[in-house]
Amino acid sequence: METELREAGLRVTRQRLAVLETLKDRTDALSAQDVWAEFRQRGETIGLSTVYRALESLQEAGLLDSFDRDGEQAYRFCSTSHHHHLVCLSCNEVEELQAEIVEEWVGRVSAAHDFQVTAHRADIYGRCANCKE
Amino acid sequence: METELREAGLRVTRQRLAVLETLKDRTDALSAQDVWAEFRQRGETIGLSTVYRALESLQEAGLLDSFDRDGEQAYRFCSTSHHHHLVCLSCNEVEELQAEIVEEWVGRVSAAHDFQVTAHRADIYGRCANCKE
DNA sequence: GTTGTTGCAAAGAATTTGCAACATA
DNA sequence: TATGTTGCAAATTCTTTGCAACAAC
Repeated sequence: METELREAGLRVTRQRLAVLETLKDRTDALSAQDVWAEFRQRGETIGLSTVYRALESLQEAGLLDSFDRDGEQAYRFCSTSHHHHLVCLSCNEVEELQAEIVEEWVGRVSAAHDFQVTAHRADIYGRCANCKE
Repeated sequence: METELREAGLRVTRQRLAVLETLKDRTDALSAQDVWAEFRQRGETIGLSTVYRALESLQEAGLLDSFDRDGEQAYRFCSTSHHHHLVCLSCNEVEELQAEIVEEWVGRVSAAHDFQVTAHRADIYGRCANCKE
């Protein structure tokens, strides 16, 4: 955990570690406000803006994925390898997906359109096995 | 244009038509603020909140696609059939893509994970042929 | 010791809401 | 006429910023 921070050129601070620790064990995505609420609840005191800054830097470092959730940004701990997502809109669980097919598609499209690809996303939304009644 | 509104159960108002008209002829995505600025520039007077409400209702009606652009929502006129996007981050042009492969992938994933799919997105971002130097 | 980080309060920006006037059907 | 829609201003909500105190290296 600390190693990853150092490799990303980020200092190892109590606050960043706390944010990472909070997200590390869960599979659902949390917003900055969510994370901050968790801290308050536990009695940990961390500034809200610090949470915003931590999430941003951790995402840039590739340790977190981010999702748009109706006007706010939500974050989830993620693996370093490229992947796509299966997102449950009910419980916010996010499962990572590997998809060679999608990569091939992206390659084909970019070539056909003379397009310089900098990123792509392929996410599936709905209700997970637990949430669909 | 008016027919589509009626079919969606929306009243045909000067404001909604103006919003549609503005987006209809362009291939880039505009935010509510952008659309409103266009109106001001042309001397058309429409309330900003009306623009927000119009864009939302038109999107729900399936006439517009929406994209997240760094904290704000951007909209683009779109075809009724399902499609994906090739988005230029430089000029905001959005090209629609058909991709049977992606549909197959979604079907396979949902089956394998016992997941009830309600939506999916597959978008490619980068610089279009015109914008890459 | 340097320099990146934090925390707070204030500022910013996008978006939503209440409600009376109004337009559409 | 009945009901959806508009416009305005105020209120919300998420997020960012300035800056002095502080912690990491």
